[in-house]
Amino acid sequence: MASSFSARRSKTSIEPHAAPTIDLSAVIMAATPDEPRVLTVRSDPQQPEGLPSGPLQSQHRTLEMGLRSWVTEQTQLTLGYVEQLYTFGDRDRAEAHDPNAGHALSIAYLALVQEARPAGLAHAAWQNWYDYLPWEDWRDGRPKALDVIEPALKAWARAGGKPLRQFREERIELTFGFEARTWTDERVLERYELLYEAGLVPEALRDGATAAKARIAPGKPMALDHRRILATAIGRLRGKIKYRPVIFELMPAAFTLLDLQRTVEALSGIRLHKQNFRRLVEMQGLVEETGEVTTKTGGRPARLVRFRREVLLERPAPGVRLPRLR
Amino acid sequence: MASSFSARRSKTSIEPHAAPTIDLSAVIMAATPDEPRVLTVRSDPQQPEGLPSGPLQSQHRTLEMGLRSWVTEQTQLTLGYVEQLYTFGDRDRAEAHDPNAGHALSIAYLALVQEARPAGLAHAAWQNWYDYLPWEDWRDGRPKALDVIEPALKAWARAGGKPLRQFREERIELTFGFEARTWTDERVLERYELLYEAGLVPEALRDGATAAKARIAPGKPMALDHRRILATAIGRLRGKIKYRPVIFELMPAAFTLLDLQRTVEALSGIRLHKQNFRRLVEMQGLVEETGEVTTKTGGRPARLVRFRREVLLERPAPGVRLPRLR
DNA sequence: CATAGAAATGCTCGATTTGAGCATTTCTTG
DNA sequence: CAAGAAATGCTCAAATCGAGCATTTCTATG
Repeated sequence: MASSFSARRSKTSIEPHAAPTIDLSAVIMAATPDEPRVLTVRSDPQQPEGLPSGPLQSQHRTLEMGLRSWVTEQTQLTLGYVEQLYTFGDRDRAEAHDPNAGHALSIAYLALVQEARPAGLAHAAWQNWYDYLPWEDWRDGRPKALDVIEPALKAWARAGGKPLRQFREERIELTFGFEARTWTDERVLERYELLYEAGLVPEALRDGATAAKARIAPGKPMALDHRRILATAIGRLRGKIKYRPVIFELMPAAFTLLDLQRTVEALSGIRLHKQNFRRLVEMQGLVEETGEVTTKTGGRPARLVRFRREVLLERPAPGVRLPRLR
Repeated sequence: MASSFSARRSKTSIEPHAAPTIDLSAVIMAATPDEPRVLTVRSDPQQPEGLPSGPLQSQHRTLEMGLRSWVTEQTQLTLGYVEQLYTFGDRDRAEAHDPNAGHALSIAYLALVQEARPAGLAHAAWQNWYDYLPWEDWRDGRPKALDVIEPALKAWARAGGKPLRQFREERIELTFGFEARTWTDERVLERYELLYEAGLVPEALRDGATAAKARIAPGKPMALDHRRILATAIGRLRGKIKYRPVIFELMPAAFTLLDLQRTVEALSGIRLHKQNFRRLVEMQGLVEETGEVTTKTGGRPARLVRFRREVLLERPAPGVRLPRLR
C-alpha cells in the first residue's frame, strides 16, 4: 500500500537496513485441574527451551490460518480457541545485538487445546507455567519466590535517586502489592517486565543489564524473549476467563464443578470459595447436567456437567468472575 | 532467530513469495464532550481517506518508539497513551488481489491525544468516529442506520440454507441484539465484520463480495481495511475505559463532571445516569477538586476537577464502569 | 427584577451481587 | 461401622447498582 505520508517520508526516511524477519509464535496452552501447561520446544540442547515458532508463509490467506496450519502440521494438535496476542518487535530481541540487524518481528498467538497428550514434535513438551513464573502461583499461599523477589526489588528501588526511587517503589507496589496485600492476577506481564528491568531475570543479564550482582528470581528462563511472550499470554488468558467462557476450551467434554474450579484456580493462580464459585457458574447458566455422576472424587459422588453452548448467545459477557485475593 | 521447527520446516516450506511489506498505522483519537474523533489523511483525492500510516524503520529500538517518532514528526501531535492494537495481515488487504502478492502487514496502534488542534499534516483532518460507523452511536436513541441494517442483515440470514441461516441469525443477534434489545458497546469489530461478510459495506464489494444487490449500510468507507482497524480501536477503547482510567488521556487538565460524563458517553455511544455516574467517579476517587468553578455551563456553576493520578497506585482496576444499555 | 430554564448536587430506596460460613448429604476407606 | 472427604443446600450481612425525587444556584428574558 502507498504510505499516506509518502510525500514527507521520502525526505526523512533512512535507507532501510536489513529487511525485518517475521515469524509466528504460539503459546499453546492446556490445563488439568492441577496444572496449567504450555507447549515448549528445545531446538538447541545448550539453550533454554522456547515457544514453538515458525515462518510466516504467504500462501495462507490469513495469519491465523497460517498459524493453525503449521501448528497442526508440526504437532498434530488441533487448536481450539486462537487469538492474536501481540507483535513483538523490539530490536533487543535479536539474538546478537548487532546494531545493524533489522527488526526481528514475531507475531505471537495464544491457542488453547483440550488434550494435553504428548505433542508429536521431537523435543516438544508440556511444561507447567509456574516453572517459568513461580511467583504467579498463589494457590498454596504466598509463593516462596517472593521471599527473594521482594527484598531484591526493594533494594533496586533504593539504588535510585530520590525521584527515581519513589517511581520504582510505586511501580513495585502497583504490580506486586507487597504492602497493601493486593494481588492482581492479570498483571503478569507488568511483573515480568519489572523483574526484567530490575535485572532479576537471567534474560536481562543476557541482554546486557548492569546489575550483575543482583539476586536472580527463581524460575526457569526461556529462549529469547519467550518468557515475556508467555507472561503476555498468561495475563491475557487470566483476564479473558473473567468475561468470556474460554475456560471450557481447556476442559474435557464432561467434568465436575470442582474440576472446573480447580482449573480456573490453576490458571488464575488463586484459590476460590467453593460454594460461591458454584453459585456463580450455575446462575450464569454456564453448564448443564450430563445426567451422569462420577464417584472418583474421594467423597460424595459429583455430578458431571458440560458446557452450555447456548450461553454464547445469551449474556453479553459470560465468564468466570473472580474475587480479589485477600 | 532460528526457527524452532527448522528441521521440519525445510521439508515443507514453500519458497517465499514476495517479502511481506510492513507498516505501522495509527488510530489517533481525541474527544470533546460531544464528539469522539479520529485523525484521517487523504493521499489520493479520488480515494476515501484512511488512517495515517508509515513505514517500519529499523533505527528505532522499539516499535512503539518508531510509531511515536513518525507521528510526532508528521503531525506535530504529542501522543499520550499508546497501545498496540493488532497486526493485520490477511492477504485480502493487499490493494490488488494479486495471488502472488505477499502479505501486507500492518501493525496498528491506538493513540490518545488531548488536544484536537488541527494536525500539521496536509490533508489530515479530525473526523467524527460515527461518520464511519453511524450505527455505533446510541446517544440519541436507536441509530437510524439500523433501519437499513436490520432488514438487510435479516435478509442475508434468510438467504442461507437451514443451518447457515440459524448460524447467521444467532450471530446477528449476538452482535446487534435486535430481539433482546441488548447492545454491547464493545462489540464494534464484530459488528463491522458481520456487515462486511454480509456485503453491506462498500469495502466488501470492492473486495469482491457477491451480493451486489444488497443494500449498503450508512457510513463513510475508508481506504483499504482502515475502517476495520478503526472498529478494532473503538472496541478496544470502549472496553478499556471500564477498567483503566484512560479517559483522562483525552480530557483537558481541568473539567467538570458533566464534561467527563459526556466524553465517556461520546466514546461508548450510550447515555449514562448522571447522578450514578458522579457517585461512581467520586467514590472511586478518580478526580480531585481544583478549587475553581466554571459558570459556562448554562446552569448552576460546576466545580472544576482534575484527574487524581494517585488512583493509578491504589485500585487494581480503576475505570469508568458502565451500565448495560436498556 | 421576578421568573423560567438548565445544570449541579445531595439523598433515598429497593434490587442485586458478593463474600463468608454453617449445616447436611452421600460416598469411600480402614 | 466410624472417620474422612467432597458435594450440595442455604443463610446473612455488606457492598454495589439502577432509578428517581428534591434542592440549590446560576443565566437568560420579558
